Amino acid sequence: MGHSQAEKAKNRDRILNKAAAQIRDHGLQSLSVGKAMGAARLTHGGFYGHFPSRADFLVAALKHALLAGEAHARAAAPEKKRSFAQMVKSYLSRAHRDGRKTGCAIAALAGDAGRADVETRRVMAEHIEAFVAQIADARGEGSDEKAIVAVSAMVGALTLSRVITDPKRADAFLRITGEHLLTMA
Amino acid sequence: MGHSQAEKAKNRDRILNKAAAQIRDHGLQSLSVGKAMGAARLTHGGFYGHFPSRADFLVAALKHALLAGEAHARAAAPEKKRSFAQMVKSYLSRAHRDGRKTGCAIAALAGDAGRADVETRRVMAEHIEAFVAQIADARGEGSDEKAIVAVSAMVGALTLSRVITDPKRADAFLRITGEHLLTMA
DNA sequence: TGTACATCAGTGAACGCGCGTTCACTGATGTAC
DNA sequence: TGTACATCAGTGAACGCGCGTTCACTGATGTAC
Repeated sequence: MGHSQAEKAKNRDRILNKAAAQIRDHGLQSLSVGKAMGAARLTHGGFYGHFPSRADFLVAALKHALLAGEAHARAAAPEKKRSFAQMVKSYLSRAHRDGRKTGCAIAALAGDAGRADVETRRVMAEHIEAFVAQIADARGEGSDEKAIVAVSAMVGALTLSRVITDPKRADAFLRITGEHLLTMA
Repeated sequence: MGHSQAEKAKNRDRILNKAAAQIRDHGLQSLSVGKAMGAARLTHGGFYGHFPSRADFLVAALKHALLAGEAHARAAAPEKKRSFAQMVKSYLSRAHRDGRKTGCAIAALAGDAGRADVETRRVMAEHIEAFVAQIADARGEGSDEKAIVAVSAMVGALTLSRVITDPKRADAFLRITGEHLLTMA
């Protein structure tokens, strides 16, 4: 087993990838030091060579999840510039709803972040603004007001669709909200 | 100190009230047996006289929080029947955003519920449907499609507003989403 | 280029702590007569 | 109505467990000469 600096960087990345999936799937507070290290095929003792504390690790994992979620969205439609309609459709898709582990970290973790410390909130707030700006850009408007409405509705509909146990009804929340956003003036 | 049956019912109610505030303020999983009993001025040992396990307690606390959130909303405007505009305005108010402990449990806990077991999801799903029905009723429409969009947007905007650290920007999410819903065809 | 040594990534045992749950007990409550 | 006793709500000690964190150690890495 190698212990080079390059290996350490790879290990850190593997830890963060697993941690980002973990928090999107089971919540910010579900992240535990031992399990995260185990998921990256390491022992818990080495953790503090990578992160000063669990709290710092949480913030790093959240950043990683937010970036991964954005990258995943881009990969879903690799055109240079996606249209508003494309964005809405892929965001409010069944695949996105059922793929929490790899999906948008804002939808997965906004509730958790809202009750977290200021640093955590600030990290997510920056990505919310980036998401709004991206939507506003796709809509080609000077104002981002419609983008704010769209982002609120998308995050809300996806979050609620994940709660609703009746599959048809859960799908309906996605479809109806999507249709409304596409006819939005 | 009395130990009558009436006292037991009061104690159970006090435990659930404190627990409902706790989960809305700090998340479903933040609920601990010892602290919940302490908050109700009891010792932890008596817990199992009220609930068979922490998991059952969690579901009971969630039900309590959902009902309390609805009651709180009704109390905010005690007219017999509130208009759609009144509902949107009070839901997307600063007071509601900053009063997580007493506010809507759907907004506070939908993220948590989305990753919980089926029973928990079903409990919240019923209240989501009740909320949608209430909005549809206030709008006086045969279809609940607009109500679904409104509920998604309200839950999303409130959740995001609680994350955003810049107070003016956080207010803007509430105001802009509210204005859009009021002009919704 | 080769050797000697300091560095440091990862290991695994150990720690103190809070948690959910159990249980023997206490003493007031409520009921049978 | 009053007494005797069973019931049972709440107490507090105890349990096993998983957690975050620390630390002495190992052995490969990387550097000084």
